[in-house]
Amino acid sequence: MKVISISKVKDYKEKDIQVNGWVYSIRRSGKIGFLSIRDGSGILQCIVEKASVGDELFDLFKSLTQESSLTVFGKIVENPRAVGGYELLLSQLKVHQLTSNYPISPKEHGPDFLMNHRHLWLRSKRQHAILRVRHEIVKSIRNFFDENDFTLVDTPIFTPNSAEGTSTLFETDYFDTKAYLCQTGQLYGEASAMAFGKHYNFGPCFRAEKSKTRRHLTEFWMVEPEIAYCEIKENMDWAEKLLIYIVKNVLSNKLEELKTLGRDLEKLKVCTSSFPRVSYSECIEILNKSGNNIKWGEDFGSPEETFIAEQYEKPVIVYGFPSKIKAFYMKRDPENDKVVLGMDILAPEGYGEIVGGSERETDLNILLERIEEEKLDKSDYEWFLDLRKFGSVPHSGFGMGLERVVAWICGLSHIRETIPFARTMTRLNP
RNA sequence: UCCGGCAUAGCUCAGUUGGUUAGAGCAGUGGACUGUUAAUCCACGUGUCCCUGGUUCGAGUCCAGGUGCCGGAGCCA
Repeated sequence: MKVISISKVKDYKEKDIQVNGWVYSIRRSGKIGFLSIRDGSGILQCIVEKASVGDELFDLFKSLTQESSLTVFGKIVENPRAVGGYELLLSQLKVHQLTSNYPISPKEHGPDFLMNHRHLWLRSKRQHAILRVRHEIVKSIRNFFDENDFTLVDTPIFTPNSAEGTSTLFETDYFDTKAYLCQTGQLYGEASAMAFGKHYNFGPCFRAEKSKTRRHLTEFWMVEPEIAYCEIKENMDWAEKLLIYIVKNVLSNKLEELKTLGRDLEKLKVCTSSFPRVSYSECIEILNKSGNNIKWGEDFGSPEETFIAEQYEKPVIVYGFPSKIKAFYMKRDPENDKVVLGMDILAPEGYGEIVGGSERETDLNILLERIEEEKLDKSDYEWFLDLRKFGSVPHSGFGMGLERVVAWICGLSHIRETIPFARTMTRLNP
């Protein structure tokens, strides 16, 4: 008998097939039983009629428990009463393992309990849907860059120093010296952009900051394109195009999952055309007009950032930040050296900063000055400064935090559900 | 690091002004039911009330310290 996956059930109407999976739920009403099984591709309701399967098989069915592994055999039929419109009339059943005391019941549980059972929680419908959306987003990112002639060049995870000299890094023993887990691949991305023109890297980043909020992980995934001969405006265009591409793909390929998550689709649909762009100075005006007290030159706090994002129903691109509050490698605006050619994209609905990028400083002497100002060790940056000696060109790039994008698109209240096994300040297990 | 909150059954929680025998729902087990969707109905069980110390005739409840967790600030994707 042919083994099929549940997602393909509608192609096997009136055919006898076999499905391998796990018990999702069991309901019984006298001499008819309803056995829902999942196989990772979907959920299928199987009908077990005592009159047609006999006492022995019906008793076997009655002994089944949640998450027991099994193979079911039977005929696929159309039935509007079944979720999904199809069900299986069970004729035979093979149990691989009878599970007992599965800890996650279909009722509510607290977040700590669920995170302690993350290895099992992944089987639940909602978590399954989130990770399928994550998959679609990752696939979209790779396709987007591939279709636009970017080259994937992987950047190292062990690094000898801090790239920006700001974030707290995880330190690890590296033979007779220290190494740090990367917090960004950007500086290496710049080297790659000078070799490949259009570069991107996509992998895990690590930040040892003691942030305990719904927006922070200590290990998260970031995609970072870096483009030679690209100025800040084009950089914004790329970020905008990427986000629109992602939203469109998720809307067309993961609609069922978004429905499972109860996502308001209208809020995503408006995000499929160009985003508003507003300067830092304009933001300061908007903030002060509405009662927030913030002086030009100060960095936005979380409440200010949220306020700005709330003014728009789409992601908003904020640009032109004061140079003092931004990293050493960002290029000064040639028309106003108090600001840098940097930009952030704030997601709507309070999801915070999802993209941060800039045009990069190309002038060797300005970079040397900035490295000194930030009290960074120049010797760590010799190779990076070489890029400004041998064919320096205008170039730009940005980093996009995968998990924050997943949280926003899925409409989740917490980032810990956006990654299979979250790492936070207080969680290293499972 | 700072601020705030929480900790009681396998899970989610209630527990009055400090009062004698600590509860409910769910899950689990057995039974009834041929169309259930977190089914319904009947019956059955479970406690280091986070830990240590204190106040008190008496502490799940009040006080102090500790531990764990939660999310907010800062910082950031």
